Amino acid sequence: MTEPTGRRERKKAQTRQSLADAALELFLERGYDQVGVKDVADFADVSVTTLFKHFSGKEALVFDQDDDLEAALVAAVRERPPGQSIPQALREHLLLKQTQFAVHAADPRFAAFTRLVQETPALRDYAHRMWTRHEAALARAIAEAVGAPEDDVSCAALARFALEARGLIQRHAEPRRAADEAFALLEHGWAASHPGN
Amino acid sequence: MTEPTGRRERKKAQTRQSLADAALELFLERGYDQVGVKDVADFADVSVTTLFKHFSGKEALVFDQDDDLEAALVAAVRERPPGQSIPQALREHLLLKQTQFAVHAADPRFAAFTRLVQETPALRDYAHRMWTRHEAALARAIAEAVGAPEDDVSCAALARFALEARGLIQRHAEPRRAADEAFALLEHGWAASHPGN
DNA sequence: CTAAATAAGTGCAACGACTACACTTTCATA
DNA sequence: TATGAAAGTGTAGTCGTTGCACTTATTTAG
Repeated sequence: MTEPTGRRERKKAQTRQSLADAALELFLERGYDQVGVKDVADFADVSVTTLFKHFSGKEALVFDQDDDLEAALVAAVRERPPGQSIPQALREHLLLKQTQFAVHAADPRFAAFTRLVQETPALRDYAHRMWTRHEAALARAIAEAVGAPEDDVSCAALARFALEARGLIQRHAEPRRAADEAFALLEHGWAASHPGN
Repeated sequence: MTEPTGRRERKKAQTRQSLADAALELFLERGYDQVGVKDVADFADVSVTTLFKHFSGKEALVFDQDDDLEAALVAAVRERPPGQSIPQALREHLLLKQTQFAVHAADPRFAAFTRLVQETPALRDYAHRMWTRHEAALARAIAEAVGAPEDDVSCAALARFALEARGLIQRHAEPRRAADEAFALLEHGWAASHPGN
């Protein structure tokens, strides 16, 4: 049996989905700040209390699936092809994500969604915090990959810079060029202190 | 006459100062989240409405003077000694700020203040936002210094990375070493694409 | 010097996000 | 089938924040 999920979990997942759907629809229609948490709950036919049992806050309604981003990031470093440096691997990983992004960009609904996020300060900041939350894990993965101590500063710096590079890539028209220029700064210095990685 | 300041402006500045003092004292004593905005207003003998006429929000009560940080940052790039690269200039600027910091660290009151900021998520995030707000100005200054177009990606990247480096420097025991390692990543790549700057 | 304009400060009522609480309903399971 | 866990509800409340109509003090102009 693929999923031994009882009716209970199914209904739970369903209300969660209803809430996420309601939030997205209303936010896209009226704008994030013009929609109250009560509106979302009503639209999903659920109480406000229930809404907060499922989502930690109003912003979280929009970012339904954020898991295994961290795992993918760590894997990009750990399982990079031989001969590829860590900065290169991270650049490729970001670009891959970016193009997966661009595929969906045809969907006007998806485009409207990213516009919503970028133009709403609360959502922009929240997304950034969620993303940079992976810094410690990435830094650890990098340190492990080069055999450096866990709290090595240059590994932490590379992790932070690489994560911050994402924002630069996202907002410029030609992602490939932006990524190349941003990571060019990192690759040389990294190669100098960690030859062969 | 040095300051033709009328009684009005004087009293205004005074209540503002009372509020900042009250906030700092109460936050240090009880912790940020355990003190309401009403408590601060009462302690300063002022109405809550007045408090919000002086400060844009609860977090702003703690960061009273944030001006000319940006000017100093831009000046560090623009007026760097000849022969010094831009990343070097930024590293030195951050280290200078850091040691000015360390001077005050003897004062236990000041140490408690920075502990408060670092341990309170709301304040930590606010400080970070205030700091990174200068990214665009710094990027522009860098671009101007090397004669690149205003929206040059590598200039924007250097600006962002340099600002982000601050957090790495602040939290590690030996700031000098941390700064050197973090900026080592940037200097080589920068020198490769912008020789002589 | 007085009167009108301006700006600081006040108190109250309200809004929106969020939480605590006591409660009912629904499902899983021993 | 009974028992307990977990999902959901409604109410009332806290806290940060804003709008509004108002008083009071200071500046400026006539």
